[in-house]
Amino acid sequence: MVRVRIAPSPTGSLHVGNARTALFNYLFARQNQGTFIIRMEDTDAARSSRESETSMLEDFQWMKMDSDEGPLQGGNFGPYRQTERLGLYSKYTQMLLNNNKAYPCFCSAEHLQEQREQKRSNNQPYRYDRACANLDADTVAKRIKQGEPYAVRLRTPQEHVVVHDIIRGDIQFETDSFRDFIIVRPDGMPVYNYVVAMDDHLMEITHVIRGDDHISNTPKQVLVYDALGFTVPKFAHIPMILGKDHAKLSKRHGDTTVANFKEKGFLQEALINYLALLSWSPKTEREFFTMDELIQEFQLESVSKSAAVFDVDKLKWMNGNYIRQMEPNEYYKRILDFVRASELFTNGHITESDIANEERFTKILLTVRDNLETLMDVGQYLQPFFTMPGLTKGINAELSPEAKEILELPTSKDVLEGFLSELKKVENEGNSDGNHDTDTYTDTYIDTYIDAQTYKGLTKIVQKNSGAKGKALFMTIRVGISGEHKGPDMAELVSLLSVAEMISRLDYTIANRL
RNA sequence: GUCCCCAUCGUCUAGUCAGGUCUAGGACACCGGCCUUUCACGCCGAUAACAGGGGUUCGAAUCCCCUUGGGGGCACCA
Repeated sequence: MVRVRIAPSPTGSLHVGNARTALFNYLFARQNQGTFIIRMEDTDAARSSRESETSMLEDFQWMKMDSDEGPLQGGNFGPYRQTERLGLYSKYTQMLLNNNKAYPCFCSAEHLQEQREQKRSNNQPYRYDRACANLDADTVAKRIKQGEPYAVRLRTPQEHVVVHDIIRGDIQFETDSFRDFIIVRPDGMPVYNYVVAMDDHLMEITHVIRGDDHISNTPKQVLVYDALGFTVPKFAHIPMILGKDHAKLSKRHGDTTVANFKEKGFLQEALINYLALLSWSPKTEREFFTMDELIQEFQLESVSKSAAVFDVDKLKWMNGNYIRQMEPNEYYKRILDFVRASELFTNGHITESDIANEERFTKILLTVRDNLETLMDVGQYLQPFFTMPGLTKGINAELSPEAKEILELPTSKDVLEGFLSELKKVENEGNSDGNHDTDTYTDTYIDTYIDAQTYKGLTKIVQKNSGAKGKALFMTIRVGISGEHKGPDMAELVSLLSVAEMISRLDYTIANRL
């Protein structure tokens, strides 16, 4: 039975590095019908917080890495917060003390610190001098009775220890550099390398899959397992994720938390897929995988040994692909939050009633979809459907050089005025045609729209009257209506804009921009 | 300083364990073209790497050694 765990410190948001480690654990657990456990290493009171824990758990949920045991749902091996486990350890410490596998050390922190600094300034490696290793039992008992503070040190008689790693093979360490390391501080607080070993054992963890920054901790943990008579779990140290500068990915590299990516409009599917491909790859050249497919394909043994640089560009590319492949309904559902978060919405250019007009709004959303790399991108592409720069305040009114150039063409005035008068004709016809709601005699104004075919017809007329054709014709209309030299397909844009709206935009352009 | 890990295009990687089929394959980005009277999408194409030096071998990206480079640890932090 496979049991794995992810053990983050709740000291901030879930980092993509941790997310990737969690993912490998998760995939390994699921493909082996194993158990995926979340354990909070929250003993650093100064930096840990419950809020952070909550947000991390939310991030795991968002990533669709559901845990089988953890601080929220509990389980048979709890508690799942280290601070709540503190009571479990003392009996093991007592046992080690009784067995003489550990001993009290009365050396003061200051004294040890001094020694360390001295060695360092001489460029010599520091080793504990084992001053308290062989005190006789009576002295020890007496000093303890007198209330003298002491730490507990683990005896490390072996000269070297071998760590068996699934990814890296056997790694040998000399114990010399950390001989007789401290396992419990004078205040009774057990030290990390001691606690993880016990926690992992008590939780019956079978495979410890974690970042390779833990490699040099591992021999200490192995020594703890041995001293306690516990069986050593299997280890798999996976490579770090690096930033562009090839240093360990951290906050100073910008967006590095799962929450960051979620906010920016990255899809959970894309993030998972991308993360899975850092330091791991399938045998085939396939790059797109759902979580279920990853569970099938993932091979812990084939995880690479070298670190990977996090490349947002590739993530964006992948994300764009996922956006385009989504079911339209799903797409609509998931993008709405980003529409409402956009400046167009907060500035009132897009309103709830625009969104409520589901048929039109869906069409608009679908026409901009190909442009998106992230869901957050919608805002910038939605603009032409709801406002024209300059027409309303708040959006920069400056025309791009390309757009200006187009309006400077000799035929521009004729084209715009011609198109405007054609639209006005349509609007008048529309009114007499009964496009208004004649049944109920309400005052509700119903917008008139033209379809793509009508639009084509109108451009023909304008072409004939103005003599402009090709770019001079179509691009002029585009700039006249949208204020931009690029944007959505004209036939689609025009069919999604009310005639009245186009008329007012053209009026503005003719009056202010020619 | 010391210990440990790592080393193929700018980036993610295949190939390394079982040496020849590798004039090193794919993907992202970049550049060029096609499609599109715009942008994007899509399609096609180009540039681009075995860190260096020694071995072993008929033959090395692949095995061995050294050097160099990068990363991580060396706490009474986790």
